[in-house]
Amino acid sequence: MNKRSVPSIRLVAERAGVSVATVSNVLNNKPNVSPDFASRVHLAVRELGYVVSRAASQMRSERHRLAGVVVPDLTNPMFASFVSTLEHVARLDGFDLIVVSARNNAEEERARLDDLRAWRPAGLIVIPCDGALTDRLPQGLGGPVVVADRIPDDHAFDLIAVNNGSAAASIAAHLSEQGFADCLVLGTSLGITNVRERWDGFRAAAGPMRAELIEVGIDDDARFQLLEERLRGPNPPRALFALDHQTSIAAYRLLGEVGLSIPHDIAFASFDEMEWMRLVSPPITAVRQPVEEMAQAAWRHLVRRLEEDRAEERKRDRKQIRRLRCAIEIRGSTLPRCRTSRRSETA
Amino acid sequence: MNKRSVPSIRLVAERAGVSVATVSNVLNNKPNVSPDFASRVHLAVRELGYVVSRAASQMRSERHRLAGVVVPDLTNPMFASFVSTLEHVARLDGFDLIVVSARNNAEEERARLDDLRAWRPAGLIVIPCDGALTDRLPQGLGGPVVVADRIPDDHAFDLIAVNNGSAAASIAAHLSEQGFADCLVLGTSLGITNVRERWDGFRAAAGPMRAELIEVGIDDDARFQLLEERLRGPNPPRALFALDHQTSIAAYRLLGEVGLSIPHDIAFASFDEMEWMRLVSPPITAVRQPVEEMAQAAWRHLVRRLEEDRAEERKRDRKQIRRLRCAIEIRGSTLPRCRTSRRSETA
DNA sequence: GTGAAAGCGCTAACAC
DNA sequence: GTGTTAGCGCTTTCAC
Repeated sequence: MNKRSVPSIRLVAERAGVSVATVSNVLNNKPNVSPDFASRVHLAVRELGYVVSRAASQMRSERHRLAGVVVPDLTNPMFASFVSTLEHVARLDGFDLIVVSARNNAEEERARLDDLRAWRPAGLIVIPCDGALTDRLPQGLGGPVVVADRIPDDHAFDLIAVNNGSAAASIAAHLSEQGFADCLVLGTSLGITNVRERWDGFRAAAGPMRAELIEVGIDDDARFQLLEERLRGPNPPRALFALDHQTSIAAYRLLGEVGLSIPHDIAFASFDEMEWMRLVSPPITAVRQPVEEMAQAAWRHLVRRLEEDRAEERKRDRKQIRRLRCAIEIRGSTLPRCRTSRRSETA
Repeated sequence: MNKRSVPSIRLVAERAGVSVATVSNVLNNKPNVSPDFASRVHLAVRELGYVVSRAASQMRSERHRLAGVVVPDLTNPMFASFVSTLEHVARLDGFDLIVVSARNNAEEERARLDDLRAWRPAGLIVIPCDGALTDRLPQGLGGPVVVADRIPDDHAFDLIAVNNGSAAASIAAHLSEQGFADCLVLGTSLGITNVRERWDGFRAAAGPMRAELIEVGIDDDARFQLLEERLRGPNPPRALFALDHQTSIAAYRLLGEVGLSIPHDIAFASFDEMEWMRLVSPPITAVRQPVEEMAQAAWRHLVRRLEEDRAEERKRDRKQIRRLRCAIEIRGSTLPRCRTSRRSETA
């Protein structure tokens, strides 16, 4: 009884009066095990509190149930929700997940991806920091990679993302329909594909409404200053549309500081919905991304790839892309005339 | 080149023209390796893109750097932040983390704790679902367990928690000082030690202010109805103090529905601070828990226990408890007379 | 059906 | 300093 007295398969075998092979067969639901032997093994397992060691089992067998997950930031509620859902569905398939956060840093992402190899994961699900994931992916990860949410610059990966363009277009159509003459759109950077798609979709559907963009960057005070000047200036926009959660928070706070009231002075809408947007008064019109659906789709996709690999099907050359629809939550922040709330979906 | 052509230590050894033992020694920074051999190994490692397999290495060596983390719910921003910090500091010590969520379900927590044994983690950090963690902890986890945030019913664990009583007392003192005649306190259940400590601390420091408690439960509509009746009734309280984040959100929304304005009709304060509390108008007075500090303290504690174990020091019989101070953010929601914001800390 | 034995990739003891 | 070797706990042939 060495090593903290954690029982091994040998101990189980001795106690059950069978060989280790039989114990292994029973525990892995192999056929050709007599009921008598099986129950003896199960009894011994229960008595000893035995659990198969993943380390040992994964080392020996080809298909081990372990997958890696990389997200840009665990403290972002959207990614936390993504991981939480992923963990749940993965467990249903008997998979364990090793989860790492890149802490919004491309270099750290590279390091984490590198470290992940030590686990020899069967596959990977990644929400990358930016579009240049390919440059950061180490050699020899040796398994399928599914990218979610953020869109890589190249087409080197299977991808699950949302339909940014049509969701942003819905907001544009709504604002236009409400009679707003112009709208200022706030995005971190057009260098991010998601932001670009949203801006393009918005502009295309703006109709007679004038659309203007400010790239505020990420935590870039200087650029954010531009927005403040614009809001305090002589001709502030009639509507504001922030293209991601981080920017929404910053913009919403700024509106309060500047003293513009929603929706009387200015309408406000957000891409990305968070709980507080329903709590404030008036509640905020927002695009709600199907995060959980995205996680489930990503997982199913990874599992399918794993099965293809096992079946030696070599259709791996063609990467698949799937786009999910967002929900549009119309609320008081974009309804100058009435305060009732409506709900619809993008086409 | 078997198995997806992931290189093994043997391949590295061949390429470097040394033995596997030397490769292992180099990679584990063992002394007694000549610089010449070391550099040859490093070169081969780089050329092959070799990474040590954790599975194989942990199986052979006694002290492997892997710890388990269990939280009640990853989508709760506080726990997400806890995990994120933990992951960061653990990595600095060369540890990987296997993270699981109990999804707010004690039975699932038990199952996840059981599954965790398969990893043979060196130690565990747990934020338990409720006080009865001891009943759910399987035998043979074989390593130190550090509990954080939620306080177990027994004293069977090392514990890192916050000073609930004095933080709640600070809020009571503040409200009393502001001249509120009475305050309604909202907690899920006094069965939860954290809630009980907060309520006790509040009551003890209420002074002349009348303090009343409603246990609203978790997602218990019937009990929440009591609160609504109380608010709509003839003598609504002058102040409201919600003892956790979930309850805060529900109560804040209810205040809006009932039509009581903050702080004119009623003051509002929350135990647990979230980002939106700074965004709403007026911003909300809140107790901010030192989540990151808690994660760091928990990690340091676990590492210390691991070292003690290795040194065979047997002071394990005495469990240690550490309480951290919360910050009190005084904001407009509890300042009927003026709107300026202040900040202080609990004693 | 069952068990003996090989071997996964690695570390630790020990021989040189 | 370096290499040889045993063996960690398990799965997987392959005899029987």
